[in-house]
Amino acid sequence: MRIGELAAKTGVSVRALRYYEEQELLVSQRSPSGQRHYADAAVGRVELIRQLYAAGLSSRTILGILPCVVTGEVTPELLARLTAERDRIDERVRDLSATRARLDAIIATSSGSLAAGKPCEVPASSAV
Amino acid sequence: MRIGELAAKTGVSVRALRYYEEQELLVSQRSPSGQRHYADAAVGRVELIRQLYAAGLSSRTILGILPCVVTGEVTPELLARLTAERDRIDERVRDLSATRARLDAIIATSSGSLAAGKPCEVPASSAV
DNA sequence: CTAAAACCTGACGTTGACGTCAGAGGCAAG
DNA sequence: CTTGCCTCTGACGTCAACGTCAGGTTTTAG
Repeated sequence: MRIGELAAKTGVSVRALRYYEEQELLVSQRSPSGQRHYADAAVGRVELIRQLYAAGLSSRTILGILPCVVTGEVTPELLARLTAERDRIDERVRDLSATRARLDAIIATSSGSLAAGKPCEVPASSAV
Repeated sequence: MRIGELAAKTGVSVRALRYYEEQELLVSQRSPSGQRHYADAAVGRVELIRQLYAAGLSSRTILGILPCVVTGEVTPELLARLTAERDRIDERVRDLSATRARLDAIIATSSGSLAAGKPCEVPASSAV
C-alpha cells in the first residue's frame, strides 16, 4: 500500500509517517519512481509507534527499544532499557493517580455541596 | 522570601517561577525596588502547579482550574472542567497501563529466556 | 490525452515551557 | 566603598513532533 492508504488506516498524517521514516522508526520499499510502499504489517508498526509516543517516549528512545519489541531479540542492555522505561511509566502512573485523586476529591465534595446548595469546602490537602 | 529561595525550596528554576507569574499561575508582592517576595504558602502553590503540569495540563488549563483547586469555590462550569480533566487523566492512565503491560510481557519472557540461555520469544501481540 | 489526485523533496513555521544572555540595578559583608 | 551575589526586564534560542507551503513528478480516472 502507498503512504496515503497507510495514513488512512492508522489515522496518522502522511507527514508524520515520513517523519517516522526520517527517525528510522519505519521503513518502506521504494518504487522505481521513488514512491513509498508498505507491507500490511506497517499498520501494526505505526500503531506501536503511536502507543510508545503516547506513553511519553521520545523518538530516540523508541528507536532504542523498537528492535527488541518487534523481534523479541533482547540483549541484557536492551532489557535494562526496557525495564527503565517500564519503571518510568509506573512512576508516571503513580503521579497521575495522585493528581486524579486530588481533582476527584474536589469534584466529590463540591458537587455534593452544589447539589445541596451549601457553600463549598475542600479538603485541607488542597488548600494552598 | 525572594525568588531564589523559592526556587531552591521547590526545585524549580527562577526562570520557571517568573514564567508562572507571567501565566498568572503565581503571584508575588513587589518590594519598592521591584523585587519579588513570596509567602510561605507559595511553596505549596508551586508544587501544585508542578503536579498539574506533570499530569499533562497546559498553563491555560491550569489557570482555569487553579482558582477552584485553591479556594474550593466551584461553579458548575468549573466542575465540568475538573471532571473533563479527571477523565482525561483516567484515559491517559489506561493508555500507559496498556503500554506498561506490553513492555512487561517482553521483559518477563525475555529475561526468563536469557536466564535459561534459550532463544528469546515474544508474545504474538508484540510481533510487528 | 488530460485533468485531478496523490506523491516526492526541501525548507520554513508552530507551540509550550522554559534556557540563556545582555545590560542594569539592588543589597549584605568586610 | 566596593566586591560579589541576587535580582530585574526584555528578548532571542531551543527542542520535539509534526504542519504547511512551494514546486515538481507520478498515478489514476474518465
